[in-house]
Amino acid sequence: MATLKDVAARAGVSIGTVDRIVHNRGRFSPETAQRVKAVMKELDYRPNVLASRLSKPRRCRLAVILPQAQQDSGYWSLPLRGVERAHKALEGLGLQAKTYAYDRFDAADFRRAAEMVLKDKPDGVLLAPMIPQEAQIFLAQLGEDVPVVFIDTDLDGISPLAYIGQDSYQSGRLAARLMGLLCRGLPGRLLVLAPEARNRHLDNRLAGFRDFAAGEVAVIRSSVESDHDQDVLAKLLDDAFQEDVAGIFVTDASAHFVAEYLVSKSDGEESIQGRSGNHGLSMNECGGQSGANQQIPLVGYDLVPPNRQWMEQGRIDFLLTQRPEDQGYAGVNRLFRRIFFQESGPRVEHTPIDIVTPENLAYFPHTSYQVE
Amino acid sequence: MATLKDVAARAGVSIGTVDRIVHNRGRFSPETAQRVKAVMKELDYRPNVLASRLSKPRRCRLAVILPQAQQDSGYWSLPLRGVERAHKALEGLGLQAKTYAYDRFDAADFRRAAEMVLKDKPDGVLLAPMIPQEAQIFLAQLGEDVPVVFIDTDLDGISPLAYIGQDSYQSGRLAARLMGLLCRGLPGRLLVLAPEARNRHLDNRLAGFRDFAAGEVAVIRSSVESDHDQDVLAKLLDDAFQEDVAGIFVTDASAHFVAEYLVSKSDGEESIQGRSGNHGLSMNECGGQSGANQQIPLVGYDLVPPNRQWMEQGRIDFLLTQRPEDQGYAGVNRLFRRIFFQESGPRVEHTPIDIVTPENLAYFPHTSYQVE
DNA sequence: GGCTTTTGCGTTAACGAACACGCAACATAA
DNA sequence: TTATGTTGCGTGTTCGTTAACGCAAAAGCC
Repeated sequence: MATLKDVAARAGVSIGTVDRIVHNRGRFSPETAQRVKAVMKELDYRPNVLASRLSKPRRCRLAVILPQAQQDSGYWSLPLRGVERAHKALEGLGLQAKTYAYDRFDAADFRRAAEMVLKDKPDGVLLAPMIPQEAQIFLAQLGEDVPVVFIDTDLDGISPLAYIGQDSYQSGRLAARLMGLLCRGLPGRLLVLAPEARNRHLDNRLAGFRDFAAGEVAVIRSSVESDHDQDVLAKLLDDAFQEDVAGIFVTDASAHFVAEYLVSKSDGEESIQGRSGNHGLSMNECGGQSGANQQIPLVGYDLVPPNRQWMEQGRIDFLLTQRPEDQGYAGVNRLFRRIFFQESGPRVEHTPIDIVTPENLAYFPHTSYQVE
Repeated sequence: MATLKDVAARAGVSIGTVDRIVHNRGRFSPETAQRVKAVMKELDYRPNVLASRLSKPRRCRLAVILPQAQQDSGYWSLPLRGVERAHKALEGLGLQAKTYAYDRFDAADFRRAAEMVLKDKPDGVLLAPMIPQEAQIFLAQLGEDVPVVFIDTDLDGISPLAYIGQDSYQSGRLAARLMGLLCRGLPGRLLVLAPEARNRHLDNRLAGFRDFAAGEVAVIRSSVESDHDQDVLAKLLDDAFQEDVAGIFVTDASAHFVAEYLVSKSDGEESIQGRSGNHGLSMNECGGQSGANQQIPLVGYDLVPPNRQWMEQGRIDFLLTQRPEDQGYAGVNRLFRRIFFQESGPRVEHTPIDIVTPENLAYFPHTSYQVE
């Protein structure tokens, strides 16, 4: 590897001059510059990141902007854990990470957090852009030269360093695939529950599901954030059940609300239909007769505690998860390597789509899914 | 951050002494050592990797030991691509990677490759240990101080820096889960085709499948490496088909052999049973009647070209894949970061278990599954 | 006791880049 | 002619660590 010294020697100038030309600072004559640049190209000179860092020990200060940890049934504590893990591993190299939590249902609160970040002038930003419009404004203010990594949700029309998260479209397709197997032989159409608020992430799941599901798909838009909402949801579901329903797909973490509804509904109605462990999925039926009296298949997302409970009950058939902790970890790592090494890497890093069923649920630890 | 100088000053010795004590080299008295170590603990001294690297610009030379690229239907060219990608990204920091290919069915050839590696004295080794006994011997010769990363297959009783690959047990469970859905209502037992040669990776897939499958599971052990083998396999399958078969699971990439057998068998027999696209999986049946005359479900591994073809024909229902390119990339990355940063990281890094179906096959590029 | 060897530890020059400093050379002005 | 600026570029120090070197003092040997 050629060094500054090599370039300087070959160009017949001092290393100081080369340094000034490399960084375009101080004074130098155009002729010298041209000569030095030619030599740099000839020797394929690339600055040594190590020496550079050593000499000018700029800190690598990251801003981590996430919804409050307890929101979405505590979901956001998981990426946070990944962030902390990465921070611990890299703090020896001067990495600093400061977390800014915001209320993901309150644009003003996001703006407050964003202002704090802007004031702190971080070297990189890890952001879960749950409020797209506000995120856009923030990013415009932040400027081009601060690398940004999105986790969980991607944004259109913006080119951050990377998006790290699930391939939401594919996961929707997978959900449809599984649903198709679950509801084979069942009469009726497929029901999808999607939140009212637009979210690219969740819309993609829906799109993937739709594209892959051959049967009729009906979409209900409703978000549950209060008891009242839950009543509204129940009404909407009641309406939907005027027709036959073959299966239900929930695009966010609220599958447990539907599970609750279904259980109270069936309790009210025809009493004991093999629930809890003896549901239609059971492998025991392989080689036996097809299940006619099975419960309505339910497929959803994320291992939040209430979903876990209903899956233990056997009332949720499939949950797809996206390794939120890994997203936090990978995001910090990515930013660090960018700032440290100028590393670029792919625009999109997809985290695995884990398939959780009542049978393998126990293998997914309560806090998060993490190897070792 | 405390530096060598700080420690030296506080302990009343020179930095040279501290350096010797830190690295346990050269001469120093036990008393001084104790004093210095106490100070290091007090100041929480950690060596600065940057300065260390700068001062001692050791190269990071990696040995990459993989089966020949064309083996297993060209499978091994995929991890190799990942290795090359990582190499390109990190060569600016002094990373060098040399590849040693071996015939994975020839222990002597592995030994030849291993000897070359030993002679080259690499700083780290990336290894796909397809011949466990030989790998063990090689690793013993290599010594403890050279970090080793396994990809694809893990080895018992050895503690390498990391294993990067699929969670094979879980993937077997997932296969069983999918199989259970596919063969619901079909009479008979489940057939598993596993290679004769023991391989922890494939055995785990089998174990996972077995543990999760509730119905009866019959195992056929056979490897196809020649036309003769294919005849043997056909005989074994003929035998198995004396009883009813509900579905077939293949633990390695040879699902296409079974597909071939099944097609020629059904061509010989009852003629047209809705094959090719109209198989039992189709979503179209959702809401319709259960499929009685469906073909025998077939689940296997890896997107090697012949598997891809049979899946296009609709004769393979599910293929599970493991992102071989990512394994190569992550492996090199991991070794580099170990050597460079002393980074430890988890013993096991699992790559995603992708689920490929006839319907989403087109989304998996021919060469490999890679984002961007 | 004189001699060599060993032991313990300090000194110092790299390593590659950053940057403050300052010295010439030349131009301009008084 | 001398004072004052400006331009272009070289010097020297710094970052934290490594490793070669070297110098004493202690220890071993005849």
